[in-house]
This record gives sequence, structure tokens and C-alpha cells, in this order.
Amino acid sequence: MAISGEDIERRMSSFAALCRRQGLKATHQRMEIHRELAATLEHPDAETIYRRVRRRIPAISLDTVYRTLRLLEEKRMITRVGGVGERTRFDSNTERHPHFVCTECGTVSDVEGIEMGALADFPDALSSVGEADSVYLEWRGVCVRCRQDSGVAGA
Amino acid sequence: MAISGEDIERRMSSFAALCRRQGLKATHQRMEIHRELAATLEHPDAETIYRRVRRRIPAISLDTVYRTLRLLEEKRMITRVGGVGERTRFDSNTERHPHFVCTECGTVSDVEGIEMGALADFPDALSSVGEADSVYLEWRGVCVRCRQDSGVAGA
DNA sequence: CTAAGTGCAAATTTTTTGCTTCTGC
DNA sequence: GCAGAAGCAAAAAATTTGCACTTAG
Repeated sequence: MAISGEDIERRMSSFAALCRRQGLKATHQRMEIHRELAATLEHPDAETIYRRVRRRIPAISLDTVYRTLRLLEEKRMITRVGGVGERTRFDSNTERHPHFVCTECGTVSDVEGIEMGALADFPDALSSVGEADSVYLEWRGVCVRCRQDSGVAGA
Repeated sequence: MAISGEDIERRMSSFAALCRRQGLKATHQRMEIHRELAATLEHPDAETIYRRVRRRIPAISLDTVYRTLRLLEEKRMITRVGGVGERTRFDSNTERHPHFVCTECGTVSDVEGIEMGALADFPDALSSVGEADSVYLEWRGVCVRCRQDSGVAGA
């Protein structure tokens, strides 16, 4: 479940390379913001990333975090996830995969083992509406942890 | 494509009935807010609904629109749609159906002819994550209108 | 009549921007 | 060295809330 340190380092260097290829400077701040995303499966929001990066770069500002996340999303190096109208969360895994959003605690989890091939091939039904370039699939409900907290204890 | 007046009236009376059943007062404001949603396929946001309803109820306030939309969503009489991090739009069609979000103009359109049965039956893959009660499927890309505007004209 | 709902104004929350200073390449 | 990036502070956008008055049932 957890991500190995080795794995993170691999992702970090491919991130640096990708920055160079995209003409982006690989600044200390960007590297650390990206590290937070690469190191977790939690899909944190901007505020959370800010709090965590600040432990290593105390002088970083929240707007740099926002600017960086937006930039990386534009460059398609990360994606936005989360429910409609809720605060935005980010995912460094850009391979398409569905999510589960908990309506109690807001947590976003990856859902493994669902084949999105047919949906990602952009079915004919779309042709009259527009030209798709991505697909997003998400379930909403109560996550196992929240269900346990409210259900088992019995008030 | 458009919605007939007859159709709207039918939806309005079933809305009134549903309010009663839910213990909600069928106020003038609520009826008109709901009418805006029932009368369009456009999935308007709160601000747009406010502007339109104000033509008929000039004294209505924006916060009443927000409060009402939130209430109706909690009671599952409408749903939220739109891309992550974008302003929330609403849909009075609560039958599950996928959407197409234009990344140029923000428009949200219904996608017809896609069977969501298998996804809505909440596949086994979900059981370890949580208990789902709804599913969202959305494509993102450039809608036919925006593509025409930017493509055909040729700058 | 009375609990629920509305309007108003002000507050909160989330995200963006202008400008000056700094730094990776 | 210089274009791009960061920091700061302030603004903007979206949404929510407290309270006194109004209204549907």
C-alpha cells in the first residue's frame, strides 16, 4: 500500500527530467511540492501540501503552492481529483484510474482493478457533444473507516 | 432537444409533491429556483440561476439560491455536476447519466446513450474502499461549439 | 399560530493576482 | 545576465452564516 523510498526517488528524477523537457525550472519549491504528491496515495489539497512542504521549506508561501499545482496541472504532470464543489485535491498518478470520494470525511482513494479502457476510448456517443481528451470516473459514499467510526461504536 | 412547457409543468407539480413528502415548504422562491433547473438542459450554476429567477422575483437573494440548492441536493432532489475545482453547476435530472465538460467554456452537457449499469451496480473492486451510493462519469475536452469557434474560423 | 424560510449584511473559505526581489540555467 | 519563479500582501471569487422579519401549512 505504501510507496517505497526508492519509488519516490525514481519519480523525483523523472519529474526533474520532465520539467527540463517542458522548459520549467526545477526549483527547490517545485521539487518539494511534487515530492509530497509522489510520496502519498492520499490526494492532498493545496493547504495540506503547503503545511507539509513548510516543514522542509519554512519560507514557502501558499500562493507558490497554488501556482505550482496549477502549472503542473496545465502541463498535465498531475491531475485534479475530488467531488464537485469540494476543495480541489491533487494526484500525481496521471494514468487514468477511478476514485472513491468519502462524503463524510472527504478522503479520496484510488480504486484498483477497474478497467476504464472502453470509456477512455471515447465512445461514439460523445461525437455529437465534443472531442474528449480525458475521462473521469468516481464513486461517492462512505469509506470503510468512517463507516466503522459511526456504525460499529453504536453512538 | 428543448424541454416542452408541458413537461416543465409536470415536473413542477411532482416537485411540489416531493417537497411536501420531505417536509419542505413549497415556497415561491423554491418553486422558481427549481423551475430554472427543470426548464433547461444547461446545468446552470448558482449565480446564473439567481440572475434568471430575479427576473420573476426581484427581491430574491443570492444566499437563498445557495441555501435552496444545497438543501435540494441534501434531499437528493438535484445533483451537483461540473469539473473538479470549477464552480458548481446543478442538474435536476437525478437519474444517473454521464456528462461532458468543456474545458474552454465550462459548459456541461448530458451524454446520451451510455449505459452506466455495470458501474452503478458498484463493482466488487469497491468493497475494500467503502460503500458507494452514487457514481459519476464525466469526459472532458472541447465541445463542438468551441472547436468550431477556434478551429474553422482560422484566427 | 409557529416552525421553517427569507433577506440582508457581513464573514469565511478557497484561490488568484500585482508587484518586487531572487535564482536556475 | 535574464527570463522565469518565489514571496508578500492584498484582492477576488465562491459560498456560508447570524439574526430579525416573514410566510406556508
